[in-house]
Amino acid sequence: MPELPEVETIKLGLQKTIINKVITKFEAKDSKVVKFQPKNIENSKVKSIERRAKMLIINLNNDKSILIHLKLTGQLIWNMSDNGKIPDKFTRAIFYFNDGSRLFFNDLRRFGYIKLYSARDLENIPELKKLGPEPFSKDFSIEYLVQRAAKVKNRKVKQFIMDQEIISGIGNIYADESLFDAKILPTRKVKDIRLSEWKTLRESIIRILTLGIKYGGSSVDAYLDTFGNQGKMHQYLKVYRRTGQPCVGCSGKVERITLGGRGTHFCPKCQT
DNA sequence: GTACTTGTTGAACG
DNA sequence: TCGTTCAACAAGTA
Repeated sequence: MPELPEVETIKLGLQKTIINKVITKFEAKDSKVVKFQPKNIENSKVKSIERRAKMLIINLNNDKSILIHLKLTGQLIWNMSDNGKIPDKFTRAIFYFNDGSRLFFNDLRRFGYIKLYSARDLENIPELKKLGPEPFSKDFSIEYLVQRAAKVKNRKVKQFIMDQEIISGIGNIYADESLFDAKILPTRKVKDIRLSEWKTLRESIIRILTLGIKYGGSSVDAYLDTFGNQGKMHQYLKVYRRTGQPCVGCSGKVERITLGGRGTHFCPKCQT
């Protein structure tokens, strides 16, 4: 599942591969996934690539910006030469560049999308307008967390940190891992989290996301990076999808519950 | 054949 | 109006 570390890894890959290249042709194979007319980006040059929450923004030199959300199973894979595997039946769109390289948008479940906006409208579009601060920004402070938590006292802490309007970029994997790292049970209500625990949780979120970026993301499902390679972070996950296996921190076993309709993994001995 | 997987949105409820 | 819960979307894997 592409969360912040996976999307950040893809961003870094795109910065190495498609900056300053001209999109000579754009092929939209699925109108559910591509929400604009291909001719609106053809013959424009890629100026810069950004990440916001779990979304990628490709800024073009015609004052337009491409917004890409990979949702559950989206991939963005760049290939200078055809490796014979891609495109396949899950390829929903193809960018063709002036040097002969191509960027494939693959999405098995078709939840992802590619949209086009005017660069100057970007701050006010629905996808970005309500997002909470990035975990690596100074706005992601203890004071901010406490202040937001005060407004949703009875919410469970896992649902709180996964809320994109509160913090940008945390999904199911990194929520479970951050809470394990902070030794906090995912079911705790935010009104019962002490100040010292907020401090720990904030540090754990930053540490786990940093680790995720360092290892190039978690390939627990369909995730691949810009070059078609798996990440390595799933080798270091301590609770996510490790139900019934021994806890790495104690003699207990990892348990699984459903919280907010999502699989939630934790160690009942290490986390309190 | 059935259960399970998840990011986001919007409906429904109190 | 607000907070919260839940279904829906999709299609593969176990």
